[in-house]
Amino acid sequence: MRADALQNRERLLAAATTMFSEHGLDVSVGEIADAAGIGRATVFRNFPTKDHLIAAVVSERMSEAAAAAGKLLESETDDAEIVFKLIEDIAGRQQANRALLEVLSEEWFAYPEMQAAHAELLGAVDAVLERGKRAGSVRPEVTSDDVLVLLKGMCMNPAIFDASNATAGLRYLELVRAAITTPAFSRPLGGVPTLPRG
Amino acid sequence: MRADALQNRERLLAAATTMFSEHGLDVSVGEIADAAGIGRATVFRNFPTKDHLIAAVVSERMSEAAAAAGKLLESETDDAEIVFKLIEDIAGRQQANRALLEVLSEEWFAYPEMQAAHAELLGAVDAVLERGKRAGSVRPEVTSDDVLVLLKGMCMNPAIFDASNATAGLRYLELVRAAITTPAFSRPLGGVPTLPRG
DNA sequence: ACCTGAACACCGTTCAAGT
DNA sequence: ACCTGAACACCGTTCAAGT
Repeated sequence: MRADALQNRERLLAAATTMFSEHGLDVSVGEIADAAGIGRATVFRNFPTKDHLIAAVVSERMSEAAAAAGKLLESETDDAEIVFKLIEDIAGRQQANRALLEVLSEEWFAYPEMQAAHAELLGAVDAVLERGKRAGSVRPEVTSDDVLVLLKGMCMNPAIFDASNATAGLRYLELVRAAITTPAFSRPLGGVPTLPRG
Repeated sequence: MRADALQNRERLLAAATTMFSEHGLDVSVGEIADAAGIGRATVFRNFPTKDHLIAAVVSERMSEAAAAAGKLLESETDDAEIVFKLIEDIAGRQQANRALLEVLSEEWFAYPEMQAAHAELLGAVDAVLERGKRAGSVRPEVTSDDVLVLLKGMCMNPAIFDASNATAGLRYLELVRAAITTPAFSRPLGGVPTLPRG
């Protein structure tokens, strides 16, 4: 691979990363190319389709989330609270990177990187859930699927949850917590709901 | 208004209703026009933008959901269970009409019909919640916002919840139930999570 | 008055022409 | 080898030309 070609590829990946984080997956290929300082067609020389570019970029961010969950496991966090720390962490990543959970749907499992990163994340979440279950704070039936599906619900509603509306995000996390907590560890819902009223 | 124009408008609304229910909001104006048997430009003679057409069609469906909630209130349903009946009803409507909850986001509140229908639905859900709270099955802090936001999370993930995947939908409803139920009325999560595994 | 094919500015994607 | 402007088929939207 030629040196200039490699540099173009790196610029493209960097630009795509920031554009997707800030604006979600809807940013156009043209805008990404402009931000990278390369021609539109060069994007398609590196990735056969826009979706392949998305898979390459977002699967990286998903792996990072999985790694963070792994580190959390090695930290000295209280077993009963560790799941909720993880949920906060993933939610925070979603706030910093709008595309992170947007990508949790069937269509993306066709991409190997995405499937791998997703499996990593599911595995890490399961390990954390296990600790919570042993501590008695998490319902034994809860799976990592449940947690990720609930978190995805959050990211899909920009009115409810975006970086500028932290309180609504907190409320949603309270609902997620309530959904997966055992009655013994149940507590009142904090935060305030913020859907605009009629 | 001329008779043929009125007929065109009705055909357009009927076609848009079925197309949006079956395929969500992404169906193109061209496809709707073809299904209605009218020219593409005629759509824009009746509605200034595609979004105005969406608002007209989907706000109707949302009002129907609100009306159904009203009828549920007048039925002899057990107070402790009525909220969960309502959630099932709305989820069923979402399965029959993919566009119903897709439209629950800030951008749509600019449309008066949408805002009105949304207020109707919130009001009806609140009334049902009130019954559940008095019966002790629903946490006192839960609002209609919470319920609709959680239900929207379901509709945004076609892999988790579509008409062909009823079991995944059931599981999600169990999570919603767990999120809003009081510890006293808590029960184990039923159903099986179905996110594809790595 | 109302209808609509053709045209416009966008999108993702392809390709011929450049170095 | 690699890059890229121009072109293509789509989209939502507009408009001039038709009845």
